[in-house]
Amino acid sequence: MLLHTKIAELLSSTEVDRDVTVKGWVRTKRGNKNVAFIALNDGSIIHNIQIVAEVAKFPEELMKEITTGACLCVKGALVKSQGQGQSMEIQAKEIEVYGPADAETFPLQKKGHTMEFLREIAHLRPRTNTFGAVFRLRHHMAFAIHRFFNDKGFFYVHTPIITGSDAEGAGEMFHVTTMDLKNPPKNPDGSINYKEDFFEKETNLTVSGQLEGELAAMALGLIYTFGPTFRAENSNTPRHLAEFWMIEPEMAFYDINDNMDLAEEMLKYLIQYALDHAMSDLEFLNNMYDKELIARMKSVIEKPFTRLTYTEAIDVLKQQNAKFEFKVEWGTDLQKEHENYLVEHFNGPVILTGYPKNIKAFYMKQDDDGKTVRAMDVLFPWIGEIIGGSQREDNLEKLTTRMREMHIPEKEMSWYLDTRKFGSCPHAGFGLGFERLMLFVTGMTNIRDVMPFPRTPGNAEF
RNA sequence: UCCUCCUUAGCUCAGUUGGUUAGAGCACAUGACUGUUAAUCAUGGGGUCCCUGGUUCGAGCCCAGGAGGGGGAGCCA
Repeated sequence: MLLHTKIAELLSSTEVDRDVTVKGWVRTKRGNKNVAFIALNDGSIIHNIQIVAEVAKFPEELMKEITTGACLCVKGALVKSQGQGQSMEIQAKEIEVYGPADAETFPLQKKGHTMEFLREIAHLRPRTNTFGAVFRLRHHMAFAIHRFFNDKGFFYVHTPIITGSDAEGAGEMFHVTTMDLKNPPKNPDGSINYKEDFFEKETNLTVSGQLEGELAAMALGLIYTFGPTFRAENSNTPRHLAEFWMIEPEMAFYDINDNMDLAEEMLKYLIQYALDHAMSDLEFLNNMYDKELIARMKSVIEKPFTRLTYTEAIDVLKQQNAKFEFKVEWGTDLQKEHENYLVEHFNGPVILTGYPKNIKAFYMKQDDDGKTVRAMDVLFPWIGEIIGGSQREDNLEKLTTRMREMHIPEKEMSWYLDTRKFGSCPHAGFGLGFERLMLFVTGMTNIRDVMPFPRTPGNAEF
């Protein structure tokens, strides 16, 4: 075992004048012919520790190998710094270069790079301050999600990634097959014979775990899923990925109001968790990218989210119709400009409910007026729609009628309908786009920069 | 998928009305400097001007097509 101390621990240590071993990657080196200053980072924290090396004590060849990007093991004394920029530093006694990084070809520099360039070197960008901060935050948010639900008595359910259902209705799907695409087995009528395929039927990558999540909720009570989802939409925006992670809680005996309460509580919990556990990363992102980041996060936690119905929102928006490119009218879906207006108008998150049934999914519970459904969308500052959810239709007859109206094949969904057939109950749930949450807590503006290896149309590198 | 902008050194960008040998800052290399903080100073090397075709005596610059990327919109989370 190669024992060493994490830089995060050293920087918060009060115990100086002791020998330590650190391992990490060189961010910068500067100095003169007598002394070299090496900023070393090991990923445990955004800050570097300064290594001070008296040039005469080390072979010239070794010093030459210490360049930006190289990986070092340093043994030395942790001491109070003589310089101004840091409280502590390490006086190097031994330096071993684990892996040099050729200075002429290593693409990362001391100075800033554009996000676009770093996307092209996604395999190296975790070594930057920015992506170190983003990916540490990503871990904290994932962990906080599990902690939040676990503490509330939710069970984590694993829904399938390969699905035999093509009626989830959330978007275009990626096909999963082992057939020879150049020469697939055919039926007599010329169509593809999926009986010959691996699963002996047509299969896809999931677009949502919701329907399977409902099955679990109607046995375990409170459940959540947290896993990858896939959409083969040709979406080219800073808010969409072809592969993204989604959190989908599903709760038996919750109505739409309970659903909203949970969504609001969860979002506030997660944001508070980031403030409590990742402040040094947030401070960096706040200073470098978005001066409002921390203030915006705090403002969202402080006050209740504004809740209003779709119909009420239309009334608010109609008064502003003159300034909208798309005029609002009851029955049409809200455009981005309308969502943005509402978030600005109410100066914080907005939860909209009671949408017209014709613009929402088949499984949403119909209101008694016959026109609206108990859907909810949570609109957030900075990013727009972060959550979509609903109370589910629990009446078998209403559900099947709606499915017929929307041309959803009943036969294939019989397993789903069985929940309404046998021991149906009021229940509700929602989907939180993990990367959208990440945009909010990092201040990043492009979703490709909060996913380690983003998949978008025309791009599946690494 | 639609609209729009961009593509010149490793990176970020200038590049005049179409005119001789395409520039800067940073990075990198070498040197100077007794503790630096995106160190500083000096010197140096470094180019498929995105690709293909066209117009022209002459194209980084004009035209057509294509590729890649950004922003906006739609689809949504």
